[in-house]
Amino acid sequence: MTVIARDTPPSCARERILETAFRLFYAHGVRGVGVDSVIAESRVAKATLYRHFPRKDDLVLAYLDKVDQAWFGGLRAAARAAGDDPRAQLVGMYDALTSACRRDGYHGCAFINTAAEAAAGSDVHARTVEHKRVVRAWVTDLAHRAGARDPQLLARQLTLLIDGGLSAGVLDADPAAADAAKASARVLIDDACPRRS
Amino acid sequence: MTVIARDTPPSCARERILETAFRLFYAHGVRGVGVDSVIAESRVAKATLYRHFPRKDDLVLAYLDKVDQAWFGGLRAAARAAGDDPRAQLVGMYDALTSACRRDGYHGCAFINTAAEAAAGSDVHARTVEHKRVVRAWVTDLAHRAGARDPQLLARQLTLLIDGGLSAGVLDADPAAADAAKASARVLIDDACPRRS
DNA sequence: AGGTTAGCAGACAGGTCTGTCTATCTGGAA
DNA sequence: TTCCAGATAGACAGACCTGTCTGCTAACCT
Repeated sequence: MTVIARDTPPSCARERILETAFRLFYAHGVRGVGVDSVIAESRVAKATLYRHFPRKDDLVLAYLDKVDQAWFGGLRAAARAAGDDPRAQLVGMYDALTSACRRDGYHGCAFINTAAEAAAGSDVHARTVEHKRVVRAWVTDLAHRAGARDPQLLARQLTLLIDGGLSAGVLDADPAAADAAKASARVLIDDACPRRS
Repeated sequence: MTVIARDTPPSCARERILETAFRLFYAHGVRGVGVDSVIAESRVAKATLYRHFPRKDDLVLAYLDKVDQAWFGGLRAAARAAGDDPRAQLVGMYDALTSACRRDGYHGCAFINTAAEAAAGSDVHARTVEHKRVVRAWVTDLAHRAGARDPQLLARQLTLLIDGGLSAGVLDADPAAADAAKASARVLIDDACPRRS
């Protein structure tokens, strides 16, 4: 699924382009950033950019892949850090939200923001749907292992809280939103998982 | 706060422009719709549009005001329809989310979508923050009347669920998200309001 | 040595966008 | 009638955006 094949060494220029695109796209939106800006800031020739990413859309998709790795990775790391108990992990994953809020330049969910700008049937849209599906499947599995009566429903509820916390971040990086999400998660998980005496 | 003064009758051209802008902006994003498209579809002269809305940004703000009226109005109507009990009203307001999901061309929260495209310190951003603040204040009041131990927290949690449900709508208008939000709300409200008797 | 690949620099075409401006028409008020 | 506000149609400037193309340089492999 990676964009670069395993045997080709990661091009230095390509990395520079992607890193710059990540920063600019997230800060100003994919439509608000021209290819020229990416070229200028990554100190790269136009032809080089278009060799690696034949259309701007390809660059946007690569950006989303990078976001997926970072965000989903952070989510799993936060869950893992909460210990071995699946219930604790479900609560712990909200720490990823809290630390995202605290990060400088935090501006909400890159996927949602990008999807809001993209056309309905576009590749960007599909990639975002896929990302959300994968995350929810992972949460569903956790919910199942946590002994939830209805893991699908609980996962839907918990991811809803994550998305809500992320959207709030588009407006202001208020950690109160992340705290409220975590508190909600605790209540929902307690309600959804039968107590073990 | 209204853009038109009370004594001037609503111009027919102005209404047509605003209605068209509402439709196009919501469907394709404010950046994805040029002033020319609005002009063509509302059958209006360019000079007329620029007389009513000197900058495109003014049109966007008027659009947001229209969205605010429609959405917040729907939220209050749904709450009112649930009866007189504040607790029932808090749950009932999620019916507005469900019916929004069902509406054709549903595409998530217009405010969040627009804010995702706007610059951080812009008027659009400020208007969105204000909108969310007003909605949360209204929910806080309801939570207070419902006897919540911590109305601020409960309101934050409930609006988080609304925002989450709305963001999910950017991707697919799945009513399961709205149902999950409503179910979560019930649990959270039960947990936050001390039982009477 | 020759060929391939990757990169840099920047011109250029063709399109779109915002916002201004001119010229004309219409209907109502003074 | 005269005047003026509001509307129409559309040209236009200036900026920006995507994507292509030409020339040139350097590394590396056979």
